[in-house]
Amino acid sequence: MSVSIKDVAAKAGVSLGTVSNVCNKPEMVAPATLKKVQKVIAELGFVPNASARTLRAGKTRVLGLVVPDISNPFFTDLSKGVSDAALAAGYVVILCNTDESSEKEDQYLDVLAGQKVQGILITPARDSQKKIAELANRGIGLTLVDRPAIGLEACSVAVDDAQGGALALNHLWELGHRKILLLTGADNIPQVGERERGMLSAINAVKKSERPTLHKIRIDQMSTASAADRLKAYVEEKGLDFTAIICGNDLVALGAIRSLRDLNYEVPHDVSVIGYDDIDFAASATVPLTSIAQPKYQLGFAAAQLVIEECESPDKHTHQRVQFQPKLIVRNSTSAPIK
Amino acid sequence: MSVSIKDVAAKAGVSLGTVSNVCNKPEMVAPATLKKVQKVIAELGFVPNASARTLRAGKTRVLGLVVPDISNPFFTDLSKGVSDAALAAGYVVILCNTDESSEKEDQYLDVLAGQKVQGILITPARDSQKKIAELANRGIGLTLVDRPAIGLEACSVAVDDAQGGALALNHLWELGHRKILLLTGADNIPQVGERERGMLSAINAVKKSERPTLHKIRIDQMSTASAADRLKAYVEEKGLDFTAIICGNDLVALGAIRSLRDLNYEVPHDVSVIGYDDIDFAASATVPLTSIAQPKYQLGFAAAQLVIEECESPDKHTHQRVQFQPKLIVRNSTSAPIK
DNA sequence: CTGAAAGCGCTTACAG
DNA sequence: CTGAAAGCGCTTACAG
Repeated sequence: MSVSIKDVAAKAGVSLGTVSNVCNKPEMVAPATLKKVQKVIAELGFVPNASARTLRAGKTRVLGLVVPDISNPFFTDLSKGVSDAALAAGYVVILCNTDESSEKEDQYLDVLAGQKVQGILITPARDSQKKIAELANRGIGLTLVDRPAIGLEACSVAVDDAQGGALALNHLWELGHRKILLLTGADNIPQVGERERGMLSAINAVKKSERPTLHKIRIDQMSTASAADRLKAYVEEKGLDFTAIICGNDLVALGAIRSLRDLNYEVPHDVSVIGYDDIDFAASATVPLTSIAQPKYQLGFAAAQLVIEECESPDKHTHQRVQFQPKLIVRNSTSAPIK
Repeated sequence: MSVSIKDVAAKAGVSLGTVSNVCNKPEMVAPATLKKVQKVIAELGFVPNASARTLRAGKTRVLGLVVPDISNPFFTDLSKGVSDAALAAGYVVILCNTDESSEKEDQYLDVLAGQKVQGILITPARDSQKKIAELANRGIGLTLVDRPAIGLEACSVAVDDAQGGALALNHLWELGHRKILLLTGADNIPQVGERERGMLSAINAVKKSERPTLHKIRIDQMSTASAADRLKAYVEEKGLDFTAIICGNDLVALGAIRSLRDLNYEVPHDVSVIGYDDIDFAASATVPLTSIAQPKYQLGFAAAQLVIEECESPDKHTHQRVQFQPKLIVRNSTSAPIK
């Protein structure tokens, strides 16, 4: 039914090996033979069977991309970078959306192992280091995305989160804010912890009398809805004991703005709000969002290039940590506090 | 390096065939043998090699998902539905982002053919019917997503676009709008054409003296940026010769609102704007967006189920067209026109 | 219920 | 430069 290398060989009057060489090592085939075989390949619409090739040569040219939430624009843009880099190198990527569940992550990791993917790009769920370590041992290339590769033999690609936290805090401080609320996820999420570390250093860098306070509230899900609910509950209980909010991401910031509006506060007049990620919509939001931009597409592109390099030449490859720098984008959601 | 069925057989003291049966037809293995072999499988961490299985059995359990733009939230949500349905059935999905380019689409289609995917879910680029037809002939399951399967032996899953167009038009008409602008993509995009057909029928359904006019302007890319540019240029040239805009999607609507604001017009006071897709951000936009909601996740889920059904039992399978109904979501971007 | 053997479609040394 | 042959790791009739 599907045309195989045998059909091509028969029609071209050459052996199987020669057809294979035409596909994979054309430089070692006589020009005339090459031309003849290529013509037959085109006529028959022959596409080599990847399974057979893999089985024999051990190369699938398939990558797995494991992300917690593909509808988060951060990961959407990242995945575009990954796909593009992959396609350019003749690779293909299997998308695995874990919904932050480490069971789903494990399930996917097994499937990927069975599919004999050559490399995996992963932003792991909270507590899943063991299964990942196994993978590295099975000879699957591994690159950690947006997470440090703690205790793991692997490449990692990330954005300098401490710097991002410092950027956010300094911006608010320079505007004159001294009572800042941090609305973000659990601090055992590495990025969250790192950013807080950056904020703390920034605070300690100013002289004591001018140091801002940083009060933290945690949300389980960094989504618009849970941020809105959580902040509303907080303000209804405690009142407005802050003049600015640093949010875990732009989705959270949108939720914060929504709940503040519900409570009849105005952004940035009553409260300044700063997001993180600078997603596409940040500029079109109710109040155009001040945010910390991360090079999402580049992050994905670089990560894919790293694993592919590891796949292609595992011996030459040495693990590396690539760190991109974040950038402050000032829009309308932040201003000086009212006196 | 990787553990194979041979290692399991040796350690368990049975033949290869028996190990295979334990994995695939456990009911035909004696309970004692079954238990013994399963124990060894667990100990060794054996995962069957998908390539070998495929090569022999012809089943990859891999699906290809080909979309024009994964960063469009419509396709993001859709892809989530696809992944979830796939995972539930033990399938995995390769993500192919074509950026609306039919070359990239062809390239991906070849790769997918080589990977011997069992099914393809595709929202084709404008002009690429032939390569797709080839696929169906190669025995690859095919489901058209959000496009009718014109002249193709295939399933399709779509939303009733004519109804969506009618919904939008009727909403504006009922508010009293009589001069409506349509800001959308080329009308050779099937959905665009269908929605226009729906609007036209809706117009013709009202009595002549009360019929609204519908003026159309086209944009190449249905993105926020190009919508903003195009509308701004139009209004600067012609002025505000309409009281409401129906947009090709929510991204376009956000762009329209942005450019109207730049020109110092207010939404909905001066102009009503209605979007399409009801993306997550619609509710958090500058002006919370009135939009036509499509069941995106369900669309993807249903599409995946269809191809999987086709893959599993090609004989029993009969092609079908599933059509979901859109829904009008009224928010703040539409109101009665000023007199 | 279990084992031995063929074969899926390629690639890769190895002769020639 | 080209061909013949082995073998990648499984599944699947077929004996027994």
